[in-house]
Amino acid sequence: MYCKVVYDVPLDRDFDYAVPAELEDKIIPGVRVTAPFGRVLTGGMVTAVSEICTAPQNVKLKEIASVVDKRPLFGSDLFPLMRFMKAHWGGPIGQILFALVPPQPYFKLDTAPTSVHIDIKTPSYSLTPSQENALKTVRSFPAYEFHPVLLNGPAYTGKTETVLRLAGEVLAGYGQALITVPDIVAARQFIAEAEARFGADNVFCWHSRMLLSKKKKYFSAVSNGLPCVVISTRSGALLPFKNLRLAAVLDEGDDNYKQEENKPYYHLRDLLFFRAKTHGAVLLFASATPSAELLKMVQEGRVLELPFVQPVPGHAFVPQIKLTDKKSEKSRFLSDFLLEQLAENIRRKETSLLILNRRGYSNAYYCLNCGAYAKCKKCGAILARENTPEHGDRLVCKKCGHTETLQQQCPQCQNLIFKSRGGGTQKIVTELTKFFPKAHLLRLDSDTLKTKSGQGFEALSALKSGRADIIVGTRLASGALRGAKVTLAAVLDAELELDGPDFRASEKYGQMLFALRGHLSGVPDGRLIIQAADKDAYDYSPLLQGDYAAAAQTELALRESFLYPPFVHLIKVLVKAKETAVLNAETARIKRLAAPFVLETLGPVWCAKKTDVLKKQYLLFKAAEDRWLELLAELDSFVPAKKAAVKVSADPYDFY
DNA sequence: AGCACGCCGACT
DNA sequence: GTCGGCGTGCTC
Repeated sequence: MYCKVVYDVPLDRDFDYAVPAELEDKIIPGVRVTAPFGRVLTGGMVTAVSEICTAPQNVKLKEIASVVDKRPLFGSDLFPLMRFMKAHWGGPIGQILFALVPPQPYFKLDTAPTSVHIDIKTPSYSLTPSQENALKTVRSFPAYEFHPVLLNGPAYTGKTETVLRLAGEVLAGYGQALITVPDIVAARQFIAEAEARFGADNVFCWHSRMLLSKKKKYFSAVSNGLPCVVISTRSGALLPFKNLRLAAVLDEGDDNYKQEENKPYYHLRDLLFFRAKTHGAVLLFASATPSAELLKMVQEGRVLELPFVQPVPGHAFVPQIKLTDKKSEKSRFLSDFLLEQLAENIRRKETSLLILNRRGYSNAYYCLNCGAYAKCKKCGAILARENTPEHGDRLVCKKCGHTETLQQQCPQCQNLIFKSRGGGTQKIVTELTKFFPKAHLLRLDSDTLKTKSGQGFEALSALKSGRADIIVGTRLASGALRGAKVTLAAVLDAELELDGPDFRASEKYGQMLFALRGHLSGVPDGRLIIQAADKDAYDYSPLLQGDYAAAAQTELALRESFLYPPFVHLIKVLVKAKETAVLNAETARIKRLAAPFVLETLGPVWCAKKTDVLKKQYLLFKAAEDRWLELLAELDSFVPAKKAAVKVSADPYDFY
């Protein structure tokens, strides 16, 4: 008897082994084994079993050393899921498989499921017609049928409560429910709510920074088909569900749902479509700001939209929204209007949230007289000041690579004196301290959240308790607003991001503004101040009317006319090499390879400084629905020349 | 990814 | 004389 084994290494292939007679009945596809591989004994997984040997004649077969599992850890959907992920996002099969199954051989399953006590505490308050309608609709679906649904409506319309009730019904029927949130911060906040309702024993919290002991426990329980509600980040979608009845995605439009940093790459939305379909489960998306991709599916009738219109009692306020610029007598960073409002909020002992865009601020070069930023004469993007030994002090356009000298004339006021502006939140905090020396200021960004003792966590709890005067944060703060007591939110120059290379920038900017608007509608006298250097960079009228559908419609129309997703598929190829000649040759070779499949090729675009040791450039391919999987397969199996490396990302969210 | 083999620089 | 740098090649 022979079998094929895959390892947790970036090799996109399996290896043939002979099976010793005493192990023959234990070798099943999906079971982990140990076997000699190269010069070591390693853990791998059996992917196929056969009576005849299919290995090439010139290799001498080795034998399987031992079998780790009595039965496969994952269900029968393991290999179809692996093939789906391979087809849609590429990558070596070993890395995909071992993202679904723990590679540690000592990771064993609990055999007997422990007894379950299910006691669900549902809040007794009355539901809105939207909530009643959604519950009625989902309950009417026959069991084991796949139904994708979008719960679409602003904050405080009771979408999450609806999801929780439906999850409760799944749990009461001894099924498994998955609820995903965009990040670990949201997961930790949401878990308490879920545990109070479903009982701590029935709620599993799953994310990348879990303790291994917890991971083992939850993985085993899910694999054994225990009834549960899993609260997780995107990685929870890879769990070995046995009886998945409901998968729900909270804040669907959030771009954290794309995994692009380490392999395997995937997007939660597309992955859950596949998983819910194979399990015959209900797939719920809940969002105030759904993505263009999902809204297109709604328009095509592939996803049922259930609108959430009535606010839950006590949260029907209409926030004031005001656009200002930063021309100020007192401060270069903050407008007079914003300063007044902040002072007013401190007087009222209410919490204000300032959100700024770090990228837009870092190294920008601005007019000392009116505050306008120096812009690229070729493409209009904000120029960044860069001081290198080779080229000295100069301005560089990060979008098109054009460079200019420091001698600039202000396009607005013709002033000739400029100043460069340093990095984000810290600078603003310093500036605020000048104006409000006695105020309690907190920073909330990825830096301050890195350590447990950092002030980011204090800021997070202050959002809820209102025990801070001003919280200065990056965009991630706008995602932590559930239940926040903030009455004033201000966005500083975030529209500068719209000049970047990311075609989703306007969608993201809109989603952030609508999220702030939505959360301010939960408090009386909520105010949203948008301090924009360029008021024409974005159409604010849908925001003023609170009409996300209108903003999304504009976005979709733009995507269609400029041929961007969801109207085409994008594949980004990053090419790296030390020598420019090698780099250019490889880039050209890939471009030629892709040509038959693509509608349009963008680039090559330099994405590192040309003076860096490692040269990098990327190509962006646009392919139609019927050809893109072929193109991805082609690029996925592409073998780069010596001294060159490529990184292929299908459906990219990152453009640097 | 690991791991080993292999061929050139500053040191006990 | 050799320790060790990391480029290249292989894993049934």
